[in-house]
Amino acid sequence: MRSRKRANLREVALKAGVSIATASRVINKSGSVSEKARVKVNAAIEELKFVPSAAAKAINSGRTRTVGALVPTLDNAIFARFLRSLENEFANSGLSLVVSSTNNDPELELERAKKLVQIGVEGLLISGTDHSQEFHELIEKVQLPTVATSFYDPDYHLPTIGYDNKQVSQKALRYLVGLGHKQIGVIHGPTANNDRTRARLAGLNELAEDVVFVFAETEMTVEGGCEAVILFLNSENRPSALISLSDVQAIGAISELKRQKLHVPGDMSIVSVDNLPASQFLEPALTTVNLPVAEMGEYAARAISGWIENNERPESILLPAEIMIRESAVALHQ
Amino acid sequence: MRSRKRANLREVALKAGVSIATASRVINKSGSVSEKARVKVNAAIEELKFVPSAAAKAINSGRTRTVGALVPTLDNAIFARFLRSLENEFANSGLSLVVSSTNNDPELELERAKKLVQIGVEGLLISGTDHSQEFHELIEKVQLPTVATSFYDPDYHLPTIGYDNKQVSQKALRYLVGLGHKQIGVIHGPTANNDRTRARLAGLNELAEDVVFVFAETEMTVEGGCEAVILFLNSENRPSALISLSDVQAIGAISELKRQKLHVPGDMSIVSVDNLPASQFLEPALTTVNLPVAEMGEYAARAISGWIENNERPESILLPAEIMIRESAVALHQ
DNA sequence: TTTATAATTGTAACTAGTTACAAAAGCAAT
DNA sequence: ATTGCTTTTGTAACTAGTTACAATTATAAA
Repeated sequence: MRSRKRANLREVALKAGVSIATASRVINKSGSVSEKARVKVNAAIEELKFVPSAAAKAINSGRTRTVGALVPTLDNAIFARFLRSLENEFANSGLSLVVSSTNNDPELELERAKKLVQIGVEGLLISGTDHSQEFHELIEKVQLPTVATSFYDPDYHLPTIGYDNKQVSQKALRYLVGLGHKQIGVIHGPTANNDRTRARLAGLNELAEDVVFVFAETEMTVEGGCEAVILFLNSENRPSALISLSDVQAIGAISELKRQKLHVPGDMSIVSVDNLPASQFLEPALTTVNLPVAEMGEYAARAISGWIENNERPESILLPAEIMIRESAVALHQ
Repeated sequence: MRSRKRANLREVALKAGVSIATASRVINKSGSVSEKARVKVNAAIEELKFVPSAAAKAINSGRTRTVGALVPTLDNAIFARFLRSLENEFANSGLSLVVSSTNNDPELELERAKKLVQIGVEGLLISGTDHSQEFHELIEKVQLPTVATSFYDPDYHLPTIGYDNKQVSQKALRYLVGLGHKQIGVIHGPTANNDRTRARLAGLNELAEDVVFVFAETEMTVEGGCEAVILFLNSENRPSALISLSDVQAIGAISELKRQKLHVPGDMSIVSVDNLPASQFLEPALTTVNLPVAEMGEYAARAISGWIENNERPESILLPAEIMIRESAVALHQ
């Protein structure tokens, strides 16, 4: 029942008194067109507020100039920063960004991916390694340039742009061990369908040596961080320091520790992973391993546009993740 | 040079040994198709990993099932929350979301809007009232269902879904006045091309009565908040309390005040506007007017999908913005 | 077996553009 | 005025689907 108002090329050509081929040539500045015709067509375009249909363009050229990004969630500021970089960089290349969130659910991811393929995205950005078999088959079959982010693995079957998640958590651990901590509580989000969390946990276990871990898997929310602290305080081997695998959980943990009248870092040190914009302004300022998500967005966007434009498959890129030493962790006082 | 690999309907029909009309009927579950044909076609679809082209669909139906969102920036967590709601709600209606950021630049906004019209978005979400003349003409001419967010004005020429920006800042002001403050520093972002900021400032001036304001316009960043505090501390009539029109600037302000060895709220109260997820975990917990952006996203998405599906123009919606009283503002001690 | 009716299927036109190819027009030199 | 060349223009086929309409086939009743 919607009134179709958008003008099409035929109407433009009619109004300008030329053929649609000539009108098309004016719009695309292709082929030679006389000055008279050009002027008439441009006037008609202006008058009709004609905007060429990307769908019709796409159907001829097979090109949509659109890229899809599948992110686990938009809820975390860390992904917002990533998207911002992406969008910025893609806009510079004349590409549009379609965003879909997957909630770390491979089935939902597959569904959203199909939608993106329907739209005709020319490239795809995904997070991590946990995807359904059918998802892999789909991007394989449609030959969709796809870059996996948030981790680095040069042997992965797709180009990867990200950090080494094992090292990320190990940086946090080494710092705490260097401060003398041996009883460490680890707060992390769900491991199901989240390879990055699993990799970070694996990194910790590999480097365990003479530290004892207590693990708490909670939701990746502020409340999840609170819960984890309560678990630790009730556990028999109470840790002297915490590693949180996300800043949001760390924020919750600090807040719960304060509520329990424990001083951070005096009574409990905490080191985290993410480095959200607000983290350095917490009290105490959060010591956390910075995930270079803005750079990741930039590199990933460039990798995808290069792949699309020049058909050259990008190389994997390892981005450094540095620990930002601030105030939330101190040496263990015996 | 890219190898076209995506299968099309003709190939599916050929493989299944039916006509493309029959194949099309199977895919769309329209018209009657024999069980035999259905099975053959579905097998061919599976085998070829066929995904119908949205462009071809769009060209016939004029429908792309895509919506565009023009946001000032993706850098602020407040917009991330808004987008999350949008994406969620649109996904439920089978709509895809294309995101474009405008940097509060009307020319850039126009350019991005044209791109969105090309793509054939069926609806558009914009922020505020500051748009170029040509932008208005465009959405008028192409009859694009457009909802303006982040403010409420039932008399605006488009449906608006948002809060009353004057009241938002007045809530902050009333609270401080109630605490006895009369010298108030106001931190705000650029007013150029930002009607929401201007409305909030207008709200303050309208309610000025016997308070004296000192205004500081700085970038809408943490650093901007720091700068503003330095300005206030050097000004002759030093305020006893601050109103920050964004939480990010408030975070910077608090951090700078601490650096200057001033106690918040003891030496300086501060009330803000936004209520970012992290704000309640700052020290002191930030008293701030909550902007209901998640709800705004939900309502806006529903308004747009209703407009698209049923061609009924939505009503404007005023969302309440409540002040979250926490710890960053206290009564003025004489 | 014939007929009537319903169910299924295929052909071809249509959507909004691009582009190969042929035709027409413009222009200068003969 | 004719020829040869370049420039400009238009026709029609093509992209990947949908769908109206006609044709075919299946099924049941006579």
